[in-house]
Amino acid sequence: MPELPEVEFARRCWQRWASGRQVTAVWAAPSRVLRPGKPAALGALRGATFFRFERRGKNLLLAARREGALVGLWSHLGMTGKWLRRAAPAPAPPHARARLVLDDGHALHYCDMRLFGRLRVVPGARFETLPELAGLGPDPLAEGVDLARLRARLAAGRAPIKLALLDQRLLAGIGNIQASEALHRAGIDPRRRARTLGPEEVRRLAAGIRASLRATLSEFERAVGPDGDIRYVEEPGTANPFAVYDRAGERCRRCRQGTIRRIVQGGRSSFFCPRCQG
DNA sequence: ACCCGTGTTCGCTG
DNA sequence: TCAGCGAACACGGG
Repeated sequence: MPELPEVEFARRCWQRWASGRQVTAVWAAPSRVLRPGKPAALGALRGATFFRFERRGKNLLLAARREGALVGLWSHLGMTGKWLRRAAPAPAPPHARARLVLDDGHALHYCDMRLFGRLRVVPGARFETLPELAGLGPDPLAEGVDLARLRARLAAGRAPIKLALLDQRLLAGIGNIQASEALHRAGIDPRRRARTLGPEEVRRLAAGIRASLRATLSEFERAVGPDGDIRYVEEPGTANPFAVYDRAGERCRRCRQGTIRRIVQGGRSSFFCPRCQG
């Protein structure tokens, strides 16, 4: 599921679902999802009341209080992770790996088919101590994009710009889809070396990043399913909301003349229009 | 059977 | 020391 827009959507769901709610029970399957790997670790959340819901890049930072002490929950959704809300007695959704039962009679299920996502209880809700957050770049939605910093970092990069954008130390939250989408909006070829971008192109790129993230987020707000989960790209009946991603062979929606190409960079697909992305 | 997949981390190399 | 790159992780779907 998740790049920045999906994680931001999950954050808003969490806020709606859990604000002021107390955890009455917890459960976790033995799996790699818990970090460190003992299911009992979730027990520290029992009796705690959630009150703060933040996001940095693709990381969810959820804070709760119990008897005056803080406790946090860090959640990274990996490739296929999502949080789903069900009535507490209802059966768990497919691929459920952990859950928190709340005092309003609902359960929040963490579901993850491929098990690349991770959960971690954070004592004192001191998220700044998390190794997973160390070195993260600024969040392009929450903090905006610092053009001078972006220019300086890109000027030092020899990698193709598409791969540079996937480095979470540059900007936190851009993934494989958003990188292609942002470069398309900016009219920049994904194969260009980062250091060859001129100041005007970096400015267009920053604008493209913000615009693409916002557009995708608003798509999600519109595409809410019956249980508050996102009906995503691959789900039947959901149209691909992106301009180039997974559109190889189609006419470019930007210049209306080129044909979208798929190439492989760093072992992953990139999509672009050879005609309008110079 | 084979290839593909919205992410991160590890180990190797130059 | 470090940027860059491929492999690994795990489990489906086409």
